[in-house]
Amino acid sequence: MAEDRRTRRTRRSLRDALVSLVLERGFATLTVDDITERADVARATFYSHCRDKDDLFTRVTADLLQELAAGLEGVADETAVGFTGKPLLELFRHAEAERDLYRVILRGEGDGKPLRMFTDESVTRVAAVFRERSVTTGTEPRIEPELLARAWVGEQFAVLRWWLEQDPRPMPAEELADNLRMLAVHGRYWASGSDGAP
Amino acid sequence: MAEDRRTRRTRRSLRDALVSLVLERGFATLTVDDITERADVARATFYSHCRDKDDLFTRVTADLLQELAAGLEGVADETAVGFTGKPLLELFRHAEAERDLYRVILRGEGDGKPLRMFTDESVTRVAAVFRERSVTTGTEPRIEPELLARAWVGEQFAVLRWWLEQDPRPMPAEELADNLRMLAVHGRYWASGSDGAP
DNA sequence: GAGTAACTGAACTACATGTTTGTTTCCAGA
DNA sequence: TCTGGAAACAAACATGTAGTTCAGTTACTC
Repeated sequence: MAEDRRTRRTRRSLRDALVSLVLERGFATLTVDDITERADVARATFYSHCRDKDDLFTRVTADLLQELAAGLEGVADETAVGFTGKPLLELFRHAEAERDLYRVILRGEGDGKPLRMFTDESVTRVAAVFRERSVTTGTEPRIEPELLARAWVGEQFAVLRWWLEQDPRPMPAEELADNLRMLAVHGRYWASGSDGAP
Repeated sequence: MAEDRRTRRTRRSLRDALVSLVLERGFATLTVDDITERADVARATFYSHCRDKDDLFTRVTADLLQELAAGLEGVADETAVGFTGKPLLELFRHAEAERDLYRVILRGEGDGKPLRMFTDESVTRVAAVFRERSVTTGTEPRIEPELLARAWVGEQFAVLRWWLEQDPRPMPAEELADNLRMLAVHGRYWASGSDGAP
């Protein structure tokens, strides 16, 4: 017993309507009528699928993040310094494939809960990597892992947002991931072109 | 003719009510009545000061950012790699002094416009520093300045948000700024405790 | 092809918004 | 200290959106 075709159609319509409308006019000013009209769905139908606007957004987002998590399964991080290698590239590729929805999420639309969940999960994962690393190498981290994780994830997301918002894509996903990797290894002085320390 | 004492009082009340309520319950669910009740101000008075909730938030934020800009005047950045030295410390000190309002802004409350303005201004400033630097040293940046600026500002803001949300303050502003400076110079491998490259 | 589940349209309540008005209170400048 | 004017007030009003309900129609699954 597969899911009813009608419900699939309706959910897709609502999803697409929400995403396109948010990109056009922002989440806050949208009315449920706006969404149902764009989706060509009756008002009552909307409420049979979700409690309200936020709920719709949450569901749509949850689906996407689950998809990402699935894509991340089995992609080992060979760099061992917090999500720098293949997983990062996988994230960028996924984001490119689902560009509009990622833009909506990364803008912190809605009440910002989806974005917070996204970042917080990432921070948790990355912080764990940092801690584990300091155990296996037997060296003390020179900066608190929690702080380090926040910095790194903040950097990733800011760059990802920027990359997705540009219109001709400034560079392919591979190059973007590579830039971030280099930055992580060598620091910003190196990246900005100087030869020595400040 | 200084500003009427009554308007000062009213504006302060509205400001404080907004900030405390947003911290308690988030911006989206707040009603104008909630704000005016907490501020102990008549509904009509609210509308004689601002068009709506968002407008109030915008004004409050604009005041704060202007204050910050004033504080940044005359504080030269001796590191020349994008807002890493004294200006960063100045930002952290100001944020600590106005903790609650900063938390509200950095959470991206409202329509997120204040936060966007804040970050975009910072990015512009920092990108300019990177470009200028590559001119004076005569070396080519190894990573696009725009990307570098996004990464750096994203890192700053993520860390600042984290720092302000912790309850016993994890470290003084000086130490935080110092950590970020070191991270910028040496990169994340160094910071996480390893001795060599990956 | 039949039974069931999803969609529809319309009506209705509840509530927040933003505006208006006439009145009262309080400030600033003389 | 007085006074004109500005600000705050309470209350009522029109408007529009949020959710809910239900009887009737459509279309999917088995």
